[in-house]
Amino acid sequence: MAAKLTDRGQKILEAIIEEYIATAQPVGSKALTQNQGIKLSPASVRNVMAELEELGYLVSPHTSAGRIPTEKGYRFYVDTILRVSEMDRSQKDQIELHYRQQGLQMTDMLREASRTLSSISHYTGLVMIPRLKATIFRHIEFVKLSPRLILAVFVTQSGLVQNKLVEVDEDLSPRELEKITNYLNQTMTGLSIQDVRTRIITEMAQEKALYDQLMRRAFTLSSAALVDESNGDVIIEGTSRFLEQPEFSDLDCMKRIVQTFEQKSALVELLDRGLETKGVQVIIGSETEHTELSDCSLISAAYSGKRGTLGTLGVIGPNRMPYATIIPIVDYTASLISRLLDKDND
Amino acid sequence: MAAKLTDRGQKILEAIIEEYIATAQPVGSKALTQNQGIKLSPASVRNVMAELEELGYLVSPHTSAGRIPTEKGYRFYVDTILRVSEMDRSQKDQIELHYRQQGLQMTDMLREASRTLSSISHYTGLVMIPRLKATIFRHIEFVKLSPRLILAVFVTQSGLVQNKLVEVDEDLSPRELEKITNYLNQTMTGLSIQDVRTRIITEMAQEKALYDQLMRRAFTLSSAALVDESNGDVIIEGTSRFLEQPEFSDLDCMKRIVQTFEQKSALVELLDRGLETKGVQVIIGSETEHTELSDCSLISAAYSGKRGTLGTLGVIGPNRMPYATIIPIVDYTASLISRLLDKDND
DNA sequence: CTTTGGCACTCAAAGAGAAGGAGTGCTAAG
DNA sequence: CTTAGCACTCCTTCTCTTTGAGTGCCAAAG
Repeated sequence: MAAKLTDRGQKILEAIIEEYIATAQPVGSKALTQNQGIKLSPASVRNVMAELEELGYLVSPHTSAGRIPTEKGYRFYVDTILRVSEMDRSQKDQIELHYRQQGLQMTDMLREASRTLSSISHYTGLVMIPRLKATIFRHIEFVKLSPRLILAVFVTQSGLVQNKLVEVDEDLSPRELEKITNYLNQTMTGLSIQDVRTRIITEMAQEKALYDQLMRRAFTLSSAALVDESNGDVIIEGTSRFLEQPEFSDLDCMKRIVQTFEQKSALVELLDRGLETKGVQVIIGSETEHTELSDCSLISAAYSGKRGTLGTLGVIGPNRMPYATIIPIVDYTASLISRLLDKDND
Repeated sequence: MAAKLTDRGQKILEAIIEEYIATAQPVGSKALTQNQGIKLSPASVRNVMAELEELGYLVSPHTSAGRIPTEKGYRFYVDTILRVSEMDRSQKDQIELHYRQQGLQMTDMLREASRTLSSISHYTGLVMIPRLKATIFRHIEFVKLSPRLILAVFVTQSGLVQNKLVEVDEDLSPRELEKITNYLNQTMTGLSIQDVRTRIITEMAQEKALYDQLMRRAFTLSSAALVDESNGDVIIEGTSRFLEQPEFSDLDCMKRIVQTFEQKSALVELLDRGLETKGVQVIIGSETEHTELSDCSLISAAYSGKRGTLGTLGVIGPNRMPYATIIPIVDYTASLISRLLDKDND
């Protein structure tokens, strides 16, 4: 049956959710009427609440308690009721304050972003580090550490620096290394890593490479250097915020969540989902499709460099999160990071 | 008064501590007599326990409970009672198994060490990343990213790679950069960073540098690249292990500990203390001198590269930790890491 | 002088009611 | 459609009691 929801129903649902977000206590009819904005008697409110429960937006933990929102309730609240306001200047300034330090490398900046997200939202901050393959080649450099060991330093357009040790079969002279470096930097700059890889493969297959030993080495070396074995990495800051939430006072449940965080893979998967989404994405409770995170919600947004999306960042907390204040924070942080990444690398 | 402790007293203290470590419950006289090894009646044991309490090695939470060890008790146990056994081959193999992957960079290896410490000990693993100034200069390389922005890549003898963005006032030509690179690598290789810094300062003061613009730039660039603004960093793995400990079931206490971990500075300080110690160091409870960690104990050991100590690693948990099993684990891990760091970089 | 059994005592933890109260659903009147 | 009234539910809190593990001390045995 199509969920019919009157205007009044929405108003009351909104009030209940906001009250519950603020207090973490089941909301009763009386408490609502004391709230301004609702000019009805408790009895009328009760009728509406019964309807809302019928429709699946609310549940009561037991007969003599108030109601709490269901996931469906939060979902409806986020999708249709909530109107996110622009942040005012002073709030923006407060966020920007954290990025004043200059000369930060990308990773440091992303770590700072995660920390800031956590400290401003009072929940846990997450920032996904860009996948290598999505980034643009800018520069590669080889440092010979010992006859068989070469350090490849690789910089992406957005300023991500990646180091990688490569073991080689043959001793390469400094001159050869330099030639290889120059060749790669001239040919590959501006291509995405994905493109660089395919290019390497095709060129290696060509006859030219078969006979030119130097070229062959160049390709072997660079393909080894550009292998992306990391399956995504996330910077998590403020895990301890979770311990402040009354809904996780159960130690066992808490433990499972923290373990899931430590493993990171679930978070990577969640953040990945936001890569193609425009604007802020909200994942609520069981929508995470991870049982351990079924009481957690994630608010995330993608950030980008000059050329396309680099990664996502966001805030994770209990379902009962002040979406109205956090969504703009995440949104603004994502755009701020995008801006900073652009500026830093011209 | 000098603490007189009979042989029998020690035996019983040992049994109590080990029982308490295993069960996390106050130990009564009866439980002890059922334990093998002690051939006394409960009443006699009680007498001894009363003495041990008098001497400050035990306390009872309340009249009708058993006794639990005090910090002094743990300290005595660790210092004089405990005889750590060598690990057998199979245990060593189990640890080494985690380091099979080749071609790991130092930081990745240290992260793996922290993870392994945690998973084998069932407590939280800590690894301190080497301080820059303590390490030996091996190689430096400058990558020009834009006219005013240079990426300095700097490798230490032990294989630590450090990237740093340096903003410069003047545009340096690739040739100049190369010259600078060559000069630095020839002059500085093998010196400690501390030495490199003093050398840069003295040379800059010399007349030669005043007139040779290239030299001046070389020094400016390298001193900027070698600034060590990090005040020590620690890799923490397995924070969730803390949630398993019954002594931290109080959420508030738990929260403060996790926060302290997130801040890291206290841990850095604790790990630093072990830098000059030979062998395994144990810090118990209030010896940490951090109120938040006053119920935590740290077992740590220093690891080193070819030339002297690089850092420390260890395990942190509640006072009630199985020291007998963890001390050898930490000890062996430290020596294993030292060995791996030596091998990797010849 | 040490060891041990006996015994009274203590005190936290666990359980059982009992009281209190917040909130509901329903009904009937406005 | 709204609202006051009322019976009902059932969680929460409190107190009181019981239970039992463990102690300390004493006197007797080794």
